[in-house]
Amino acid sequence: MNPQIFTVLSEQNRLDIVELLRAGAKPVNEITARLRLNQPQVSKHLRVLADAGIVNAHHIAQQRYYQLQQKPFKELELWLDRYKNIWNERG
Amino acid sequence: MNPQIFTVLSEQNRLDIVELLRAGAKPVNEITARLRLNQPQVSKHLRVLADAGIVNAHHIAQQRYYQLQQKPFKELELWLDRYKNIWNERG
DNA sequence: CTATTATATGCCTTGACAAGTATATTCCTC
DNA sequence: GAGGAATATACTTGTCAAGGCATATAATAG
Repeated sequence: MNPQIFTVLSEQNRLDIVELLRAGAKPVNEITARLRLNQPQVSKHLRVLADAGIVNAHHIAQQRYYQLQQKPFKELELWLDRYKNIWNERG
Repeated sequence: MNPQIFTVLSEQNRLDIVELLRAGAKPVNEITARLRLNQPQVSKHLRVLADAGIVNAHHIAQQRYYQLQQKPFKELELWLDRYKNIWNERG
């Protein structure tokens, strides 16, 4: 797992964006409106999320639709799996 | 889920401590030695981890053994479960 | 190709937080 | 209960990242 995911999701607005994108791909202006953030900040957060591989984007007209990517979530799941049974084995 | 867990685990030394504690409860001086950190920093990180409910401690002689707690990991797992099937449903 | 919408980037300021160092506290042993 | 080992806290300092605002780039429509 890339530990970067914790850093990226530790920022509340980014976490909110991720939660919002669970419902499907959304353009920047919709994210901006829903979360009541300023547009540049949303773009910056999306940049961070994209750099971490958590989202990617595609164009529709002038809009950029951002969408969640599976990989980092799968990786986080694998990381978390390693913590599942350690309490059974030890006190 | 408490989003605080992302903040807490976003710090590399804290993540290292958590990984180390997978092997079982350990006293502060052992963590300090293994991770080559200064003792006050380890105590501070453990404080943050404890405040987030990720570890707790018990005494054995003068030592404090720190141990992982299940709850935050379970909660993270539940949070992550919500991301499992969204890619099947949507493109 | 120009205007317009949509999004991205640059720069600055500010706040949060981790490290370093010194010191305080806790707990045991004798 | 005094000394010492183990751990916690206080204080300072430096770094980094997020927000605000201005502006640049991208993309489309007409």
